[in-house]
Amino acid sequence: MMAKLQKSIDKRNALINATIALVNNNGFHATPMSKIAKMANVSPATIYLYFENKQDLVNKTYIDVKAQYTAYAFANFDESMSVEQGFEHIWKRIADFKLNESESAMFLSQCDNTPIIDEPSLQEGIKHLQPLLDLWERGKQEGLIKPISDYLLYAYAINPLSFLMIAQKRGTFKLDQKQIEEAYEAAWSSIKN
Amino acid sequence: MMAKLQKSIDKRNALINATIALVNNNGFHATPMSKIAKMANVSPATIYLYFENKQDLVNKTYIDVKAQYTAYAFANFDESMSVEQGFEHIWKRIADFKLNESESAMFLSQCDNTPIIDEPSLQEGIKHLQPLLDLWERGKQEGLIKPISDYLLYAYAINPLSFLMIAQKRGTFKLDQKQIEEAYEAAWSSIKN
DNA sequence: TAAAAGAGAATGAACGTTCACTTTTATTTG
DNA sequence: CAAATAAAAGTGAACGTTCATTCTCTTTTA
Repeated sequence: MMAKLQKSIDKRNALINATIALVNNNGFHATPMSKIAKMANVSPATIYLYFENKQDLVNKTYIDVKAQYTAYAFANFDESMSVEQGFEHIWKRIADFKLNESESAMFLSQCDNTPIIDEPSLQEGIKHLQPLLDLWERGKQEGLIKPISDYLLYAYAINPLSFLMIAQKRGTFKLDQKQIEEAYEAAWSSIKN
Repeated sequence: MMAKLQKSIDKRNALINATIALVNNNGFHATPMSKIAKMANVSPATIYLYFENKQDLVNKTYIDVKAQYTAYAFANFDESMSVEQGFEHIWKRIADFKLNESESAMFLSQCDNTPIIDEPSLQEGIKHLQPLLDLWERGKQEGLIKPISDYLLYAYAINPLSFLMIAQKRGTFKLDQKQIEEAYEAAWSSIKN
């Protein structure tokens, strides 16, 4: 029982990783199930033991990766931190994620800018962001953060990292430690009161 | 001769507009040539009189839309404006474009976040941004703008508008005049010295 | 030895592109 | 200026391929 379940989880992970890699390179609809199966070292038919169909596979992949992303972002974050400390901590964790787990990050940005993920799965993915919204709420109450919508805060503080990561991935721009510090400065400038 | 040419341009535009609408709703690979033809009121075979193949159609659409975007962004911009005036002018034109021409803007953001456009066409699309880069160079020399990379400036000043436009399009967020002013404030805060 | 997991081959639908033909436009000629 | 004809633009149907999914059979696990 233990061994069998373990084996299944490995195959599931292999399928999800293959999906991420192939969708990043070719896009969702240009990625055939047969290639996903080949990269994961299983038969095409086996995919259907783990997922209902191709749409379900990409939905579940999205939710998995989003959960991985937010877990990474909020690791070691502590409600007792000051607003400024907490923001810097989370921001830099997110920057780390986008650079170290760039395959996952690329996959998310593709999903968030195209119609490949269905609405319920997109909703599911949003839920995990609550700690950041709570922090901003506290920052607004303490007068440290501009009293504007969370969408605006996200757009200026967090989202630009996706743009930078894609430029980096395409080789048109190199993100080193100095650039990260400058980007953090820009992020904080844009939202602080 | 005159009438014939005119007719051709109309058909070409109809094809490009159909491509934008359908790719926005379904993604590139889930948009069959037959549907593009139907929406443009032509036969599928007619597409191949105007474009080499499907890839060429989407590349040309991208370049067309990008040119439209930058023409809109720099309309009425004048080199004699001050850095701050010039930036505000361009920024607000871009905001207008994203809101008024949201179909075009959505199409661009899908193209910039997926592998559907080939590299030469992406390069072609970048060229038109020079006036903004020149303005920033001047701003840096005058000490008004942070001395950081143009990619960082773009990421924090311009790119967030795409995120906001998508949220607005998905109905999760409403951009009114007040939000635009707040967004502009955030944009300027993030890049000014 | 029963059940679950997995495999490869088969199936049927959908798609990009081409083909053979028709209609429209432009040019030539009496 | 017509009538005749060449050229261009446009079309619907067909072709060959690809793909998601399923079917039947084999292997592994309990």
